[in-house]
Amino acid sequence: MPTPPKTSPARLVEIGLRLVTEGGVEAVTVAAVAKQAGVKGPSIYKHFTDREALLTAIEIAVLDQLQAALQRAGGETARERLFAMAHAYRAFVIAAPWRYGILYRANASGGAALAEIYRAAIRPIFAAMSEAGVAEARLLVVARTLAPFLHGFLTMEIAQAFRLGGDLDASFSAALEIILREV
Amino acid sequence: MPTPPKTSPARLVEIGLRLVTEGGVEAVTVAAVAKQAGVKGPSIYKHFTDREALLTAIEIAVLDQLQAALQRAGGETARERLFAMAHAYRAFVIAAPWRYGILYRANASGGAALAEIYRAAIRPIFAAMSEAGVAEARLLVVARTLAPFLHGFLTMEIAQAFRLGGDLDASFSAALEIILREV
DNA sequence: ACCTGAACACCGTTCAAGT
DNA sequence: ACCTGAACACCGTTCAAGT
Repeated sequence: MPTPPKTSPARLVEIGLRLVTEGGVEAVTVAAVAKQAGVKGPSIYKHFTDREALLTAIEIAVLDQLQAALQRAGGETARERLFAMAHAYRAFVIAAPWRYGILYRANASGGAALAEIYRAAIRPIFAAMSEAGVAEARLLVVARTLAPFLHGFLTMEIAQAFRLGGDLDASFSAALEIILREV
Repeated sequence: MPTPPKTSPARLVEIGLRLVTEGGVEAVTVAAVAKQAGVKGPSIYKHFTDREALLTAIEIAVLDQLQAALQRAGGETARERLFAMAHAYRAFVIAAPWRYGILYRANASGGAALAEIYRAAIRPIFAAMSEAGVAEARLLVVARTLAPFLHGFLTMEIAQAFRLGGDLDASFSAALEIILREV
């Protein structure tokens, strides 16, 4: 006689999303997620094969949020929208630093499927780049300059690695001017 | 009656350095380090206050290696040396991807002292930048573009986040050209 | 079909006891 | 002064038993 489910993958991801936002990846414990879902630890394995699978699902949820944040960024021209998105990216990370830590983990298990979701998440930026007039032949190169810069800058800002003073907001904007000079 | 030490902080860092290089931060277990040092787990706490302190010591050792690698990079002109250092940075990470994972961790415990060591590690790059003719007023901005780019690019390359094909070596070089245009 | 308690191997850490 | 065994709380995971 089947017992009715007390929880669901979607609910567990929702809980995990809150946990990672509040305390980072380390706070996303099987036991902690289970407790908030009203079940015991082992029950999690009826919904995800292991903790890594759950983390990947949360990672995807965060990427969805990031994409939404980028799409909300507006601007008169494509160029203005492009810069607005870069600032939206930074605002997204600063607003919840812990949450960003679930992205780009060293032991990415998701493989190619996950890579496609990453691509989708930052697609708005590259669409704006294209519309702003970056030449077709330059798109990949500029993308591979801007994306690592954004990721690196925010990782370092979160880690409080910028300690030489100066206006960090101004540095960020000036860096964008360098990278997006051909826009 | 004091018992003679079987190990030392320096020896433990040496072991930790090997462990992180071979298996990443997760492999740097108190028990694993102790075992290779010929002592039991609890003995570690006579040399480091906790695992985090040991990790920070290993982190510093990795930064020393990075600095040495950068200093070995040669070039006729300051400009060539600057580009050579950027490529040396990349080669350093690619040669031992796991090792790089101990840097820029989210929960950096080292504080200001550690930040100074980070600064020292990449100082060769900024010295070359200065010699290559980057204006004094531009140094901080270009530094805060190049350093995040390098860190972000390598983090992403390690995580196999570049899946759009194309020549990654060429993309890296082209990105450097964009960022260092004023050199 | 899903949930549970019990169990396992592992983890970092503390502490009293040994030399 | 340093090392050790025992213990603790926690971790991810497995599995047989329950409904």
